[in-house]
Amino acid sequence: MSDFAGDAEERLRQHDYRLTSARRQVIAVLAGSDRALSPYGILEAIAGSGTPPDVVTVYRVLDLLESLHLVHRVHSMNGYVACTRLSADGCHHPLICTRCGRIAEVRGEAFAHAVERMSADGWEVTGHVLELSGLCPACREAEQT
Amino acid sequence: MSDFAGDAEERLRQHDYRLTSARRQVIAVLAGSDRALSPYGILEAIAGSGTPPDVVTVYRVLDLLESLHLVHRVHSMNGYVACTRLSADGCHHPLICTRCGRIAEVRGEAFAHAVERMSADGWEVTGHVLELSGLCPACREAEQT
DNA sequence: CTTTCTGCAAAAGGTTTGCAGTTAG
DNA sequence: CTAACTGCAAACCTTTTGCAGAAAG
Repeated sequence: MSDFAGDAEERLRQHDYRLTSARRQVIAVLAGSDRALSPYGILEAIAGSGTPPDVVTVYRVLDLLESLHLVHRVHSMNGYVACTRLSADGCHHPLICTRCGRIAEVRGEAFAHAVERMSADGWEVTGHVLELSGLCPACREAEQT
Repeated sequence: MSDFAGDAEERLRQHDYRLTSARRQVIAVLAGSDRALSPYGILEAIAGSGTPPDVVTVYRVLDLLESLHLVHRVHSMNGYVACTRLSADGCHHPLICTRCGRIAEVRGEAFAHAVERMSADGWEVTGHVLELSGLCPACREAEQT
């Protein structure tokens, strides 16, 4: 159980970013949520306990947090999760409930084994996406300019 | 080198869908492209060699092809690839060039090994996304209604 | 012919940008 | 104070929906 809010605020300070109210609010929501939240979902969550910032600001805060590797973007939905809820090694392998968006972390390397473990934890794994990214031979060539 | 266009048209016929001009055009573009194409990218490609259909129609055709498992949606960008360019087993693991969108298939089960193989083929793998999906314990519970 | 499919128009979201005013440090 | 940040408004782009006309079989 790591302290995402604390970590995030410290990281912002380290990079000379200001600790504004909007940033604190977004961080607090992500720290307290066990599911991936879209920008608008974050807004709603904030609205439940105070005056929320503008959507635009939420987008900007998320971009910032992502650039600092504090949040992970879930591409198959439009959501964001606090990185502390995922493996610390930078390789994020979330398991996402297709109904409620709740997120669990897939630990370990071996894929089939990981699925078994999640099943043991009560999840029903019905699908997955594995997408690598990088540069194709042609673009690496073009790189050499 | 499989014949995507032929396979797709046959599958449409089998399911009593009509072989319209728009469907043929979209299928032809996907069959001829080695990269993931967005709906608008498909339009542009068609425009290069004829009168394109409406964007709306492209969306509808892609939905149809996806429902028949003829195309695979690339979630990390908004693109679609012909399934014949990916593994036939239904588990699609594309490797996508972050610059030009060119797609290669990641064959095999062992993840680290697959990365090595792509490297041997001249690709530079810089990142990946692995997302499982399914139902969390709470939602499985709710299922029992 | 009849049902399916398409195009057009319009709306609905999500996301981005510019700029003037506010605020953290 | 001053640079960084936010809110507002507007633009932009993607995607969806409804309906009347076109076309496949």
